[in-house]
Amino acid sequence: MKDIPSRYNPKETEEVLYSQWEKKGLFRSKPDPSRKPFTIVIPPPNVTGILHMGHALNNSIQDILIRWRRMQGANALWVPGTDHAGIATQNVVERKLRGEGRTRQELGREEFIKEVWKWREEHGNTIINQLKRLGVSCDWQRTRFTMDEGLSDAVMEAFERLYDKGLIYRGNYIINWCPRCQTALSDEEAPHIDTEGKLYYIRYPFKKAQGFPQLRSGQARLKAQGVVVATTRPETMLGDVAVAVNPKDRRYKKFIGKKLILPLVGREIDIIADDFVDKKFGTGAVKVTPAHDPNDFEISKRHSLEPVKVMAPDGKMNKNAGRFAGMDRFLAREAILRELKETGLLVKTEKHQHAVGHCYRCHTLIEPYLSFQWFVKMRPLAGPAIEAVKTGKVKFYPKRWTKVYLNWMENIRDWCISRQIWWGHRLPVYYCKNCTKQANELTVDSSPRTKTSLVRGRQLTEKNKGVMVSKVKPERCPECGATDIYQDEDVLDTWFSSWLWPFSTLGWPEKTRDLEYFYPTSTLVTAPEILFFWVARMIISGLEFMKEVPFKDVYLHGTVRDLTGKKMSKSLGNVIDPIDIINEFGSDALRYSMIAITATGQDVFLSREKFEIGRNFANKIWNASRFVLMNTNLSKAKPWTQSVQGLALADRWILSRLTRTVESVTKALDNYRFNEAESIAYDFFWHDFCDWYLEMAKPILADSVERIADRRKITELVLLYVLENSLKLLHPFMPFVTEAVWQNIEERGSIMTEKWPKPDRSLINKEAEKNIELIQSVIISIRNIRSDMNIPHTAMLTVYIVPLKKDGCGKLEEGSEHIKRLARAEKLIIEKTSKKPAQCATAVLEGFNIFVSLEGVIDFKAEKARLRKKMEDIDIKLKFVNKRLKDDNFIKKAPEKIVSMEKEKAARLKEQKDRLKKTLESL
RNA sequence: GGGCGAUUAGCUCAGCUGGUUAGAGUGCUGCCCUCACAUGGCAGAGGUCACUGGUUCAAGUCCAGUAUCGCCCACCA
Repeated sequence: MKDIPSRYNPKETEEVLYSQWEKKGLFRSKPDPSRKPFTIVIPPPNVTGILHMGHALNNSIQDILIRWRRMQGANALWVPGTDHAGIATQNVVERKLRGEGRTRQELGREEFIKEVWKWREEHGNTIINQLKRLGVSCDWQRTRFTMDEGLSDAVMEAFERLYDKGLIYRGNYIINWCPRCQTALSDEEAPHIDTEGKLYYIRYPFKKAQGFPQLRSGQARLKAQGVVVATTRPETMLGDVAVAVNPKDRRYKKFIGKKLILPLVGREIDIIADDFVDKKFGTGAVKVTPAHDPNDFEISKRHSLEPVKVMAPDGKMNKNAGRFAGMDRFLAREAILRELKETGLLVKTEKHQHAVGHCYRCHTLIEPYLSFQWFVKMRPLAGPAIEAVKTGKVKFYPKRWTKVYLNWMENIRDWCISRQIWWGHRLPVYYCKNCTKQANELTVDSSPRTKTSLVRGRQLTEKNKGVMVSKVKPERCPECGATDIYQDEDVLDTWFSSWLWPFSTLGWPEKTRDLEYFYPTSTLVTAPEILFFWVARMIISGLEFMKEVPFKDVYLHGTVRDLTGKKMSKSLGNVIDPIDIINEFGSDALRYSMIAITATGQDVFLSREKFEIGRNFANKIWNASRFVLMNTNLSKAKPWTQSVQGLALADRWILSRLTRTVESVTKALDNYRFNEAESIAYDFFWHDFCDWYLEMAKPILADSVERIADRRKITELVLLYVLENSLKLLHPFMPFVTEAVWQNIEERGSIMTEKWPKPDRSLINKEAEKNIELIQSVIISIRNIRSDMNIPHTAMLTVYIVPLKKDGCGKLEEGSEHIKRLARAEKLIIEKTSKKPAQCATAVLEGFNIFVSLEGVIDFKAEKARLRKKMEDIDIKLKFVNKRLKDDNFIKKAPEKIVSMEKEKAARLKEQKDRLKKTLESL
């Protein structure tokens, strides 16, 4: 044991221990009816991703839970895996190809997909390996990937079932279109970002033939010349099909039904009336562009107007844009504005703040775009998911997320699930070439889409001739028998596979033993960013496909930010790489620090220095353990049991404190209060165990005299007992250092499989706690004097302690050795009869006077100043208490317990004050 | 426009159901390399708990409002 280094070296230990754990199969778990399961599924990270601090926090928390429950005897299973991250991965591989001078179009779909798989073979394990460095105890043999065979089958199954129930439909709607990724996106994938834009006022002239007043000069002429509309996206005007005004708007009433000429295009459009139009915004007249704006699309349906698309999928203007065709949307905007200006039709330009959608993968400005896509009808699915949370079958921690969840669920909108990319699950939809000539003519279902009813259409079954939904390619069309069948080109939204994760990873749709035993999972730990994307949808799918919630608790931790409050992201360059931190400080340090600074659900503000907290603590654990191991004779050390007799005061105290610590750490974990659990364990270990108990134990361990052989043995047993239990408490938080120490204690198994300490209430000893507290305060006040009076540390003191009560001596007797040693007192005289020595400093404690002899060195001035200050402190408190006690209301209304407590306090303070006063006078 | 969170020591933050003297880490000051640990030990200074009002015997804690910062949601072009 002597060769244990005085520095904990995480680098040398972590990797070795981790592979040890893995080799022994300690992370593995399989159904076992005799034990209760505790199951967590990992929020699958993006397969192209690398570990960032959010992952580090997320996985630290999950690992704490899993290790803790495992120690508690649960059959703990943690299922890891990654998702295929369709768009992100495709983008990455495309970028790589571009570097090689190739494009995916050149390769073709099949070859491209091969490239992606190749890429995933090479890089897909990066994040998994990084997670391992964190020390997480996942059952790696169960690692899943959303594109695996089993999970793909689950996706197909889910699609089929929903389609058969009429919950999946397709139709022509305005969706979020990313012109860069060239795919549709769900609403969640197109977050609105406040943007400084411009509002352009454009005049649409009347059609002259209508016989409006003859043109006159000046303003009047202009006014008569047409209607001014306001728009933020002038390029879309080429696709205008009408101008809408509010039917109640007096300014425009007379124009309703009249015709305008669409500038630059020359097309005739109507002025129509629609309630949607806000009289107060802009000019009160709206250009209607059904193919490029969701509201306009709704208006157009109400007025049976044909949409005109003016943009191609790549964001360039199409042939409907006439001479602007081929121009990029933003260049077209400029060109159009230029022409409008030249013709005098651009009335004015205003600055305008508005929120516009951006692609969550590439941040490109989203184009609302009319497109034929597949949707999941969410409203019927949302009902049970709302119910499950309202009835508490699923609980959120912290609670406030419940409201956010319900609010979203209650206003849920249909989910666009088709993506025009190649990497992902191809839709299990097949078409009969023969029959779909009709299918292509499917008309838009015109169910109303208002603020309260956002269902985007009804079943189109009766119109879906020649459309076959099937896991495998049908041989012939059931309608016409033709064999010319082709599959839909689109793939599904990645979240359409992720939302099945809690059960697809356990074998669904097969009825596996795993599924039966481990589902529903216990706790989901995740970041609020994906509450809607993932959490909410998992609840929906769990209830739909399993008829049971996917998890009982959802713990939402904060977002990791840098010190300025910004989200950590690569593009901002404010990233702290967890792997760097692990290399520099160790995994335990990373984990401990992350949790320490993360209050329940609060965002985390990170800086490098914060990891020193964990590093220092790991080192403290290491060294305290080192001390214990160097000073205990292991071969004789049997585990401490209650039967051990002759415990000294300090022993009784530390065992009592340990018991309380076990209780409160467990309770904190039960309530997902991780930082609290950690700090309780930290305080106990560092401040009770190291600062006091170890110090009290030192003389016993150092003294080899025969007479204390028994004491020594007992001390060793207690030391080991407390150390072992502390290590167990700390293990979920700092798995490596605790394991490293554990294995140094003796030839033994892993701490991972040890039992979580159970609090033994019979060890709680209030008397010992009180007594040690008293001894601590005696020691502290002597140290205080030493420091205040500038007494060198090497000087040994003579201390008189004078109890004011009869039994006072007894209280201190057991602790006198501690006082001597920890206050560095050579002579300690505890006598009721002692008189105050001539030259001394005084401390006043509850029930005791303490005199520190300073023969020859007493500085009366300093001593007086010191005592005065103490007295002032007491005086302030006393005044406050007395004021309270004089308050009739307080005496009458406050609980008796509180009142008597206050009274005692007042008496105590008064007594101390008097004693101080006397001492001061005597100086 | 709606919702949520934050505001406590120089800095970063805890403080759950109101009740002894409001805590920690870090930084600062002084003293110590004392035989586990200087990634350490001992002692100390530092707070009108954002502001205003209210409820209460009692408010950092509960309620209302104000201010500042931040986040999320939302089809006003």
